[in-house]
Amino acid sequence: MINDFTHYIDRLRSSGLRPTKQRLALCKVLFDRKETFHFTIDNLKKKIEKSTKSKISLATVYNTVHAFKNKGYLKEISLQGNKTFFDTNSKSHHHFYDQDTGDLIDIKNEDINVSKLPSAPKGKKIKDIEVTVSVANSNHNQKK
Amino acid sequence: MINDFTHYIDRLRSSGLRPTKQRLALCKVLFDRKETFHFTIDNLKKKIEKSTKSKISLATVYNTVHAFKNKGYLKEISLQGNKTFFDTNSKSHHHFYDQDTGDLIDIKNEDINVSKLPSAPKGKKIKDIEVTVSVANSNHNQKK
DNA sequence: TTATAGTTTAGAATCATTACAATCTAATAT
DNA sequence: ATATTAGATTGTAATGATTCTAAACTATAA
Repeated sequence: MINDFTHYIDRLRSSGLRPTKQRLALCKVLFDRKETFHFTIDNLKKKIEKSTKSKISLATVYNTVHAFKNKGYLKEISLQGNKTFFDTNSKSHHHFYDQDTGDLIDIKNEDINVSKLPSAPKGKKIKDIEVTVSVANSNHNQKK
Repeated sequence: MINDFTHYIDRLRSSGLRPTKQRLALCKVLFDRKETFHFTIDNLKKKIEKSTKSKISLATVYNTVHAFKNKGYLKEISLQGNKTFFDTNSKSHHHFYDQDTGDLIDIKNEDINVSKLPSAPKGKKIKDIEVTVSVANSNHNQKK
């Protein structure tokens, strides 16, 4: 092994997750990068298999992504449509959503300001605020 | 027939949709109400069948809801998870999302103010801005 | 080194949605 | 009115994403 996984091993252990080779492969693909990364499950599965040159079970990808999400290392993104997206940027932030291509682009929290929020329903606390800015080509026709 | 459907018949015709009894049943359930209405497909199917005391094909509900959406009478809501929600309020507006119950509550457009928007990617125009405010019981634990 | 609790896995099961082909019906022309 | 036809409805099959399951495997602790 050339790569230094000790950092990920420690992080996994301290989250109560055993550092298996599958989880380390996920970590490498997901967190070993400068830019924030948006992905779907099968999208990620392909990347892992290319990176490790071996197969990984679809169920393991689901299990691991959900485990990482529950530990706060990934964020699930709210989007129309039937495909679930995740984001390696787990901090509260916002997105451009390109209606033509389906692409997502992060908007930093400080680049958007939400003012005049109504107060939460009684007994409830505000947990998160997410802004989705849908964009499209100027000539794009929204109605099918 | 007791009900006066002429209004819906005209609206459907002027949208290029034939006023069938199934579509009129949808109209009655969806638009004959004061409050804005959030629903899923199978949710709506049950309501229609209760209201008409007869069966409607699941495919028809899908077809009709999508037709209404494409004509701008319904809005599809962006939410986490695999179930698609629709809203009879097709104007641009926002939502509280109750993480405990899955309930949606409309927030009027004028009750939220988004300032300091970043400009859209080159060649793109902003089509819509949607804010989702997730709320939960104060004692609610977000991690599973 | 062994025991065990946690993990991975393939495949089955489930659930939402779309596709399809046959039947039916509203609108149109005769 | 009637026949024609383009559009709509329907049940069912197909697809796709996700979850479940039970057996095999493995990291960890004793």
